[in-house]
Amino acid sequence: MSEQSIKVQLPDGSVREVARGTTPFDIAMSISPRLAAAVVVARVRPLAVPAPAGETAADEAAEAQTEAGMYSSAGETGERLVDLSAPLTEDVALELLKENDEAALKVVRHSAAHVMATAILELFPETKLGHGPATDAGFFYDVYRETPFSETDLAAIEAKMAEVVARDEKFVREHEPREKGLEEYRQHGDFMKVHFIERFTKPGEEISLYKNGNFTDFCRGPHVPSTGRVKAFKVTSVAGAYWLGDEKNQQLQRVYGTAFFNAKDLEQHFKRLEEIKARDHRVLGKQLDLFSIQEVAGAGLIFWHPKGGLIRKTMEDWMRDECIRRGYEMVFTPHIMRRELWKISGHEGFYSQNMYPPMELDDAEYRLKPMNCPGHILIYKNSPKSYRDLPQRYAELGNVYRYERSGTMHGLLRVRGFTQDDAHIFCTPEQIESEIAACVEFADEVLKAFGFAEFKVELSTWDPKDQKSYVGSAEHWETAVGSLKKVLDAKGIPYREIPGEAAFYGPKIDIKLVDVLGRLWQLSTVQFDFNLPQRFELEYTGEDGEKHRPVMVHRALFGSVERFFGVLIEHYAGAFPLWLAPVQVGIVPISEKHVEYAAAVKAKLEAAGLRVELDSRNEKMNAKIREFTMQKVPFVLVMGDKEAASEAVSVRTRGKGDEGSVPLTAFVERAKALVASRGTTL
RNA sequence: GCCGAUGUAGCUCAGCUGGUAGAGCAACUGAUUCGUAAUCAGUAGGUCAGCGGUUCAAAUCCGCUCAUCGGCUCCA
Repeated sequence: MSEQSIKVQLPDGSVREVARGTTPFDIAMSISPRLAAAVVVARVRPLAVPAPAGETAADEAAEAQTEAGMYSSAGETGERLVDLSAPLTEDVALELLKENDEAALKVVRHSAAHVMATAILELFPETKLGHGPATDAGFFYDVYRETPFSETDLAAIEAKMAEVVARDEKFVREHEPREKGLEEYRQHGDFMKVHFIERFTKPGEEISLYKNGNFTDFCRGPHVPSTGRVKAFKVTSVAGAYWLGDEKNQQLQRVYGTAFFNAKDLEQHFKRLEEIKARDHRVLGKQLDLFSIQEVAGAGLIFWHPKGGLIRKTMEDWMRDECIRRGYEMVFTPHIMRRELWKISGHEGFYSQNMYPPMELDDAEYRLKPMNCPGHILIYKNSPKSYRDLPQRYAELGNVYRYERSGTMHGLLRVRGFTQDDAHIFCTPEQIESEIAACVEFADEVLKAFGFAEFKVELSTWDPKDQKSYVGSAEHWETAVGSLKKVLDAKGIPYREIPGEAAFYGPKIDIKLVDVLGRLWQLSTVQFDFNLPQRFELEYTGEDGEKHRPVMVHRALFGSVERFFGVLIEHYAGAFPLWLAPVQVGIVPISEKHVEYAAAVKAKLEAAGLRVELDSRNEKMNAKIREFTMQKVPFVLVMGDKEAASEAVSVRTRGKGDEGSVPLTAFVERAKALVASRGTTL
């Protein structure tokens, strides 16, 4: 092999020897011009580096960096995306990414962000650019401009983008000395670009710039070959965003857009958004009359209507039974407690911002509880405990109130008053791992029982650099994190460790569930606490007759009953499984003369423990069926002369339609069995 | 909390550049008595989110407050 040639390995394993400086585009062309036209970007991996052993942290690091605004970076394998026009200078494994590849889509979106920036600067030259990364749903560009962009401005930007795309300007990568770039950006008052160059490059380095037409942007790339390759896009919205994510900083305008390989995918995307909207628990909550939030009462406070209340009762009954079955004891603790208590617990110091201000009662100050733990601790402390009593597992469906800033509330998912299915386990250090393991198993069962099959686990640990936000010694934190890890490892549960996300009193295992649309929701949490036992000087008498300090596990599995319910609504799109459905059976008498028989059927179904609604209004049968259907009632029973004569019902099953007449007793058995099995399909 | 948008009947929404509020569905009344997603007719229903201002006149223009929505930040 000569100095002038390099080896390029293609995905099929074949190796080509080409001249040094050959571009991925050249190689695509040499394979087929059709391929060259379809390729978006190239992925290369130096052959000098051994192949990766599967998915690694490098992917996530690269991901995080892309999110942070800079572009695809080399992981530890050296694998990276490059422009099709980038000359290859070493032996590489080369992959040509076409329009069916996730990574290629991100590149298209990133290029779309440049196209948008081009358009914005042409229309509003005074605008200063921040960063413009691709996201999971599209892209955005953070920009600074005195006047906010209006709807009309967004439309104009989108129209201008179409022009930029039509011009089909080549994306050209250029390099220039860092100092030169800095100087130019400084002169233009581009404070954000100056910041990025200073942060992402080192003195003496060259910086990379991407140009298309008259537009230049400091950017790592890669990009699609030309603006014409951004074929399907839309500017969607604009919102405020803080410079560098810090609310003390300048507020920027974040212009959002999305882009796809083709118009069909774009259309599909908006269809999906509509689908999500139709599942929105706030919309369904209204349509199905499940809950409300009322302006006179205040933001973030939930009113559970009868039907929502019934579902809640079903959820809670299930939870209580399961807790008791697993050796928990149900307790109840007050909603307001004296301020002193919150001082002892550390909430005054570490959680005050989330608590409502104290209220004066007689000569004392009281505060509304944001957590249930201190209450449970007082119960523990109320009588001496022996090692024989441990573990003590106290469970409560406790109502807590937390102050949330006004712009943060969101239906049932982010509220100011909510109910935690909270429990605190007091145990010996030897018991801690089995208790945590049992909690993780319990959480798994809860999610499965409610129809969630998939979830992701995160281990939130402290940030040793930010010790003022946490209580306890480094040693404590290490042992606590160690035991959580040990449990997860022993169970073979994959998890992601996230430093800086722990509660102030200890590390935690968070379980995020994935709903039918693939969205992630934070619900269950299992937390280790070595702090509160110490603060409250909890003790138990050991086998040795000496006093020992118990350790404590906090755990909430629904997390918040409100949030869990919200997620449940969206997961099922309001079509709850039979055991949860507030109305399980709707009865439709065909005409008024069948109401008597219908009432008798209703009585029998209710006697069998089913929740039934009889529509005896003077309405047409079809109208009644329609209403039950729209209310997503699992079973609608239609009955006329035929049914009345033979003690039968005509069954209409949600999602299936008319299933014909069956004997009433047969239907009762079917429904009862389905409720008992908590089946999710009818 | 911050940026932007929005707030009209129970619900979904219309109401142009200021001239004093409208539809469909729901509700109620009556007729109809019906075989698997809307029978017909009539009646009633609104402090136009709240407060203040400009004006001869405000749902409409301005200010403040509250709430909601999309984000940011923060979080169960």
